[in-house]
Amino acid sequence: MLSSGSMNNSNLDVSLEIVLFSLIAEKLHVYVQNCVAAPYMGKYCLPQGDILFTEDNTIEEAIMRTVKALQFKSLSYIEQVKTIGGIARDPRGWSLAVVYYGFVAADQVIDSTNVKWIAIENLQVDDFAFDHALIVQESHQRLKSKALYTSLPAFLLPEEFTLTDLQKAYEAVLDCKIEKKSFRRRMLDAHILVETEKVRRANHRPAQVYQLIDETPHIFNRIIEGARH
Amino acid sequence: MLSSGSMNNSNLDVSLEIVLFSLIAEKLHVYVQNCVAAPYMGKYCLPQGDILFTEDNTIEEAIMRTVKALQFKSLSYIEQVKTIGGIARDPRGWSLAVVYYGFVAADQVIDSTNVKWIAIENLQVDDFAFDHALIVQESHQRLKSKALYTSLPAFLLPEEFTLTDLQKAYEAVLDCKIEKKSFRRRMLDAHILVETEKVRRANHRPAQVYQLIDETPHIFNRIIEGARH
DNA sequence: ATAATAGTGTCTGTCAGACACTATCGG
DNA sequence: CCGATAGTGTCTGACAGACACTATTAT
Repeated sequence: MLSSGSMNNSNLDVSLEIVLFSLIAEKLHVYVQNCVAAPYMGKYCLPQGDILFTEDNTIEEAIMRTVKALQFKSLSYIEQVKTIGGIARDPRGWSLAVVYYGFVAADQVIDSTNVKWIAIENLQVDDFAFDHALIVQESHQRLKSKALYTSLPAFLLPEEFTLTDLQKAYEAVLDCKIEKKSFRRRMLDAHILVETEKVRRANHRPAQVYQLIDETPHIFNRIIEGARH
Repeated sequence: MLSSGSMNNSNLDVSLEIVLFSLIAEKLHVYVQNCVAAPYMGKYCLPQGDILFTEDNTIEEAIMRTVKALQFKSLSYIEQVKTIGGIARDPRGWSLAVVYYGFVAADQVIDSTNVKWIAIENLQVDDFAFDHALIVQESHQRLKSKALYTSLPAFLLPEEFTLTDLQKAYEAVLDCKIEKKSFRRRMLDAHILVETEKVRRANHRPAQVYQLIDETPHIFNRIIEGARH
């Protein structure tokens, strides 16, 4: 910038780290790749991206391009978590990473043995390269915090879902049971859902199918209190 | 990082942008510098920093060093807001800025004509260089959001304060009146304050002086609802 | 009928808003 | 006494938790 010399020594490699969440079998999962080089060969690695100055006008564009390159078509939510930088996070020296998390549908990519969906509850810190376990944890923590007072977990679901689906999504994110009646009251009173004309049938009472009205999360006035205990 | 080549083209100048808030005369102010070079000469500029790879082990260390260099001794709070990057934000091309906001006491630095405290309510977008008006607005928005459900505005105050001081701090941040009784009940019921043995005297009933118990903001279960209207 | 899940009725507790009220100082 | 600010009493309303209850399907 103009007030400081542009030839300072702050030139360094900037990477984008992407934490992709998806619901699989009612559990929250994270997308990881296998590291293919020493010293972290065999460890899990988050998908990474770079900024291409000739292609990307903003960081967000670089993120979208990178997610698209991973062949995920449905990115229903994306958010910057934080930027981490330091001398200790990569053995080769100073590095800087801009971290985003996002939601995708997991069933769209059945790739090689080099990628994998890991259930959050099975996440082992030692399985990850660099500080990627920490990055996943911080992203998950941000997601949990927002789930307490927003409709964010609804964006993990397909377009059409039942209230039970939605409750299961919250429970997967927050890793705790939620009381059914107050949950349904909260969601219905907020006027963030529309009934569709569909019901989902099984060997029990059919469930009303809903869709989200808004494309961004709703903010509630109160948190889900039971989830803090 | 290892999974991608380290000689990609993501090398660029990374700057730190710092939004310093302070309460002056019960109004929220922002610290700005005068730009000294074209094309933004005469415009306001946020204090900036650079990462020194030989000195700073993390971004946070670079931020702390930069704030210290501005001669602020009391940094009572600091938080990363976001990282902005793009081709359009600086006329010279792609740039990337990691934005932090923090709280300082304004009375510690009486500098040259090159720095100034501007009241948030008088902030003119056109007075700022680059995208710095936007950066201030986003930081202020983050602060406002957090003020709705945390004790963050308390960190704008000196160590000892009255409940009226605290309410004024909230009102300065949120730019709206808060109902006295519910505000006091909220603060006292949260057990985040200790009474000191002092009272503040004037030509009216003396006010009890309090201190914060914790060094980090408290999170309330509900927001200040009146402030959303 | 039964199992299974969808969905409701209703009581209690917490806490925010409103606003009138009382308390205590200096002068 | 008065003016000023500190601080309280108390009602109402919104909404979360708890939990027992009813409803509707497939088999």
